[in-house]
Amino acid sequence: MPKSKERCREIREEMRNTILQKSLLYFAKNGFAGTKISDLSKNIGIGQGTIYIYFESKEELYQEIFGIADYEQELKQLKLLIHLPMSAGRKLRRLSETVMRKLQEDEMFAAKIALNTQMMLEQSKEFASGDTSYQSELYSCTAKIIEQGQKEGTMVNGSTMKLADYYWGVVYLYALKRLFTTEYEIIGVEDLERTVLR
Amino acid sequence: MPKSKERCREIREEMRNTILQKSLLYFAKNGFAGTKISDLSKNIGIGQGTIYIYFESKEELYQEIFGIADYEQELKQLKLLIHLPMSAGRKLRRLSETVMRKLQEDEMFAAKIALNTQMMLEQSKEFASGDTSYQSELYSCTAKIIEQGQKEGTMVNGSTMKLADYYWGVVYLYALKRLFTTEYEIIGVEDLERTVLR
Amino acid sequence: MPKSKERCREIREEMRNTILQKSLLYFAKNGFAGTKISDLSKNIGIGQGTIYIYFESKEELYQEIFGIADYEQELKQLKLLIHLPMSAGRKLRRLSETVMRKLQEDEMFAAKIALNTQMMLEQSKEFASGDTSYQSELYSCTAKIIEQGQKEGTMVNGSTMKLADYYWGVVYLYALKRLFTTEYEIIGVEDLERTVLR
Amino acid sequence: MPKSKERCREIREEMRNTILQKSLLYFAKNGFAGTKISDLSKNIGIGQGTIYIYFESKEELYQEIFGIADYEQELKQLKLLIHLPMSAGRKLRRLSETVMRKLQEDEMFAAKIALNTQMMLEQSKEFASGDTSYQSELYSCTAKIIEQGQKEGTMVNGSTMKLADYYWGVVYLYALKRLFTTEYEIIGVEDLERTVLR
DNA sequence: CATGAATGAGTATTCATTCAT
DNA sequence: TATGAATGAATACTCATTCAT
Repeated sequence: MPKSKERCREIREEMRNTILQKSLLYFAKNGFAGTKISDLSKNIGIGQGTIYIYFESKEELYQEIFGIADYEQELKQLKLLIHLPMSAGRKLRRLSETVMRKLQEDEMFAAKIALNTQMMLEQSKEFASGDTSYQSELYSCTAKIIEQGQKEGTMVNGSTMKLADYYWGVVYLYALKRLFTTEYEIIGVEDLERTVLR
Repeated sequence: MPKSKERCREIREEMRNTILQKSLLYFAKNGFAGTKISDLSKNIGIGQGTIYIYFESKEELYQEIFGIADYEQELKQLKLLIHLPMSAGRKLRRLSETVMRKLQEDEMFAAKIALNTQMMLEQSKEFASGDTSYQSELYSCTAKIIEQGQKEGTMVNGSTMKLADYYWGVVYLYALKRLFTTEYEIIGVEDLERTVLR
Repeated sequence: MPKSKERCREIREEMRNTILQKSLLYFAKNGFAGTKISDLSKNIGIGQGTIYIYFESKEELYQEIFGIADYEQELKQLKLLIHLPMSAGRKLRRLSETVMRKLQEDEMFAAKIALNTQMMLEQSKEFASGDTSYQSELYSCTAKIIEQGQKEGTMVNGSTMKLADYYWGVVYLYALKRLFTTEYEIIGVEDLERTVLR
Repeated sequence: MPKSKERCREIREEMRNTILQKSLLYFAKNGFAGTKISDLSKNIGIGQGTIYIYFESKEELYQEIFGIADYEQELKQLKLLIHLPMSAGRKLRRLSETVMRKLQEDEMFAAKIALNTQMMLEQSKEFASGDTSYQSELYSCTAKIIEQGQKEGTMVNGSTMKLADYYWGVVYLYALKRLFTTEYEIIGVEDLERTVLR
């Protein structure tokens, strides 16, 4: 029965993904220590034991979350954007529009941003430097746009990485607001862009 | 012996304050759930039981921290600043310089900012609105400067509260970096000011 | 699966009862302060955590015990006995025989008596009076028999409640002996009856 | 300075006695496990540390209490009583009157009775038999009176020790009532005597 | 000596993980 | 597989004991 076997794997994959998705959101909102497996499983709508069928431990689940909390899509688009024959200002506008739209439409995106940035903050304490995560690639791509903008005279001078970090820091800020507050005034694309624009 | 009795109360007050100060930092760095009383007391350099002489529970200690994590000093200066005969731009510069300097010099200030903002985020989830904390006064004072700046044409249009929130959001961002990372490129005063400047 | 769900509830109810029964005995022998959850759970033969699945706290468990430590059966029989066309002396004999037999046969009965009487003693300190517990009903029923006995001239004069209290006080005394001593000479039915008989 | 040295020892002895007396009452009311040194010292009106100047530990203090909770006086009188040329009935009356009067007048006497009886109950669990305490002497003296009463035909037959134990058990019962309840109807001398009288 | 704040071993309670159903 | 009751190691909290004042 190759059909049923595949279907089985499919169902397993589906459950595993549901757990990951919901956990991403839950961990982003409550933090690692603040998340109880009992609460999490209730939130997902499954039994506590079920989590342990798919993941070794709470720790492993948390780590695995970063596997799905990547920015592949975003990165692909950003990499494409970089090489388009376009002013840095227009590139930044495109990026900012996409990011702000996603932030509002997709809670999961906000959670990804929140979790990754938090992780980056905490890690940078332990390991003085050297994260090879998606996050940093996002940053370096953004830095490239800023570099172009500096040459074009539309963006402020200074370390491009520092500015990229600032830009995404603000995105993190509003990711948090998205996750934690029900009613809030989100800043506009122009506000975000001022982090780097002259 | 009125001397010794007073001295006793003095020592008690001192210990209570030491615990509060050190806990402020510890909670800011590790979060409520991530803080173990055993670790905290070791960090403070006292026995576990000592904490329970001064505070009913971990929860109460956490709440009491917000009592000392006020912005009285900052608020007083800010209120003075508002009424000085000076352009909004110069007022903002003064504020930003003070804030960025404190952020670098005083880890406790960073912790205060981090803890209060976190608390504000979490609370705003439960109660749709209505915090009358120092935090919000800080915001409204800043909003007044922005309002002046808008009239003078030096600051961007839009909800002044939203912009003040943005400004202090960025401060929160670098408070986090100060707390969590050892080596980091902090933004300059000009970078911070761009959140609201035209 | 209505069968399994019901069975589940059944098992839960069973465990809850096991804990209550065994705790009744343990608390009666060791007192509240003298009972450690670790020892109690070991004595029951379950993990410490299990107790907290069924009860909020040690305190609540203790309170709940009084829910099962009632005298429903005893009361029913006693109430029946009161209205039988029979001399007070014979009623007392029947009651005393039942009580003394249970005391020897059923350790749980001894524990119930011990715990309830202890509780009554301690409570009467706080609240000047007014317990509407089973205990007091047991007393008032006994008082009725004594009243009849006084009219028939076979029982001593005096406050019937005081005499009933004396009678059950002696029962409490031998409940304690039953619980605490391995070898002891228990008094006979006639000895018990002399508390109220002429 | 022999005078001041003696005075010093006197004061020490006085404090030691105060602690013992008050502790006797406190332990009788709250039990060993239910007594906190902090509460006890507050009750006595001294600092916690002071207790440890006079006693090695809580355990030792508890043991020492039994040193003052003797029945020397009572025993002396009882031994005198035994050999008086008097009917067992009158001897019992004298004993009962003394005991009931003390019970009402002297809370400390009630506490002694309560503590000693409790101790006896608990001990008899561990050591199958063989207490050489004052308590047992009190019992055996009472048993002698009962023996005389049996010969005189005024007291019920049966093991004299069992009857003596019954008699003092009832005394224990009302010692408890004395300690724990504010308002209670105490039994009379005749009620107490019926434990052994025909 | 007397005190009561400080300590840490001991006890209550929670929660990640296991396992029988 | 999925479940949630059971477990015990980890964590919060208490209290007998110590010790600087």
